[in-house]
Amino acid sequence: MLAPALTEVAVCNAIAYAPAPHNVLSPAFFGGHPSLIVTESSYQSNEEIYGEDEPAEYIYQVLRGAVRVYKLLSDGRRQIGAFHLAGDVFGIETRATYRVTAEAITDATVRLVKRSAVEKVAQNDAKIACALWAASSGELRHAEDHMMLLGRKTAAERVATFLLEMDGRLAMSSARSLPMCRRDIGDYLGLTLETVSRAISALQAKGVVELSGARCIAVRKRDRLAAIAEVECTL
Amino acid sequence: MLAPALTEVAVCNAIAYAPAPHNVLSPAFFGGHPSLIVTESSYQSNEEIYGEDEPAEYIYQVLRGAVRVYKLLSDGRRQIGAFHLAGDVFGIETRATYRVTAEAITDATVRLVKRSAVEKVAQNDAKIACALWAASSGELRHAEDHMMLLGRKTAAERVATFLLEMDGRLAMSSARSLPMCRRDIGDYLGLTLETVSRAISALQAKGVVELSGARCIAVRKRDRLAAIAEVECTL
DNA sequence: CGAGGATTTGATACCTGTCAATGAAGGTGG
DNA sequence: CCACCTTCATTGACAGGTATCAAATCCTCG
Repeated sequence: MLAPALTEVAVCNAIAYAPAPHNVLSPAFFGGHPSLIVTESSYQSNEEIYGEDEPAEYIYQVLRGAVRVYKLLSDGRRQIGAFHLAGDVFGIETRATYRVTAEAITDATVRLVKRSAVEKVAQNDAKIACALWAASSGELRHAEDHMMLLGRKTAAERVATFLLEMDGRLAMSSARSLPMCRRDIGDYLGLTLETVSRAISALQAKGVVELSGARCIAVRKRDRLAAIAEVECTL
Repeated sequence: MLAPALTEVAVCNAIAYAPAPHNVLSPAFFGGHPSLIVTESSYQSNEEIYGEDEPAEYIYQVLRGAVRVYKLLSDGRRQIGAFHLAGDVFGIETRATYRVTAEAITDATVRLVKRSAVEKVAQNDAKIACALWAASSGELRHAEDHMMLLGRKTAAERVATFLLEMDGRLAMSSARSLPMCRRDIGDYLGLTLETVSRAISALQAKGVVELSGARCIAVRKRDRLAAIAEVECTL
């Protein structure tokens, strides 16, 4: 992959963006340290941001749009590990290469900082290092939940869980409709797009959700949806 | 859960253990800082070490034996996120509570350090903070691979992947047989124990592996096994 | 308005789960 | 030392959930 085309350059401190705080990541290192150069870049829908096993050169934060990160098998089977929405930080690595491929789902704008610069700062600033640790740990918490979903939940439970997750996160980023198609949802949930579609139709038939267009899904009975999602037992 | 019964107490620097280096975690913070009190504790087979959503009081390292970490659904479905063998560090958290339950698979001995002490050190020592970050990042890399397995691989591929993983890790810890039962393997791979058993029998019938007792599985044709495992496409 | 992709829905196949029975292994006590 | 018991593992028969293949409809965008 080529270096992303930069559309704007600015010193970190000058950035006034204040994206909604997000569940997983607290990006203290974006906007927290004077020696970090922060730039911006935009991608079209379905454009690759970085590829699996490429050198991990940058750390990213979504400003606008949505991003999917995934792994592929040799025959094309795809597993999407996470969706990243406005405010989310992604691409944090401790090894030389990215673990996954990242692509823009919609047209998207991201902020980025050089990973080498962040690493240099982290080695002397424990606060920054802890923020990076917290970010990776947050991603790990999500992955742990998602392994439960992929390994043990039924199709109906997976889709209900997904709709609850997106309902919460999209509300936060003030988006009103899903950025991803049924195939993306299927590849996130370990299902086919047909099974996802059928499960959503079933929820609609029960009056649990209401669709106004395939991408715009309103939750009508959140408690019913949560019950179907089989929320993890906390004993 | 009650506080673990401590069997031995020693100041960090006095500890001379040198467990085999492991794939995921570099335990630099065990034995690297004079202010950290390291203790030891032993657990019997199937004994709980800590529970999901309990306050995360300690960080652990396996000295002997094996540990499973898992989440449960309310109806008892279980997803094992990882197995930890001699040398592995587990229980690292940035939030107040553990994300998963940890149990001894076999009789096991662990080292532990107070999480609050580690955290205090990490906030002033960027080296330690980076080591913790690297540990979480390593777990995340494993989780990302495992999501691929759970979401998109067939039963035969999952079992082949598992046998390759264990072959590598057990060789490192000089163990000759699997510490976990078929049910544990199933709950790790998102399968039933019967499906695991059938897949192993099929591999045996093809001469890819050879069993001398259910827990002792020798890889005969590693390349065949790797081909079946559908190793991730690196493009 | 037309074209192509996205979504829904239906029919059918197949992989894996479920239920059940048998066999092997390991631990305990007579 | 052996018999018994319990747990673990294997194997078989069958059912069911999800994938696959196919077609119709909807929607978006040029």
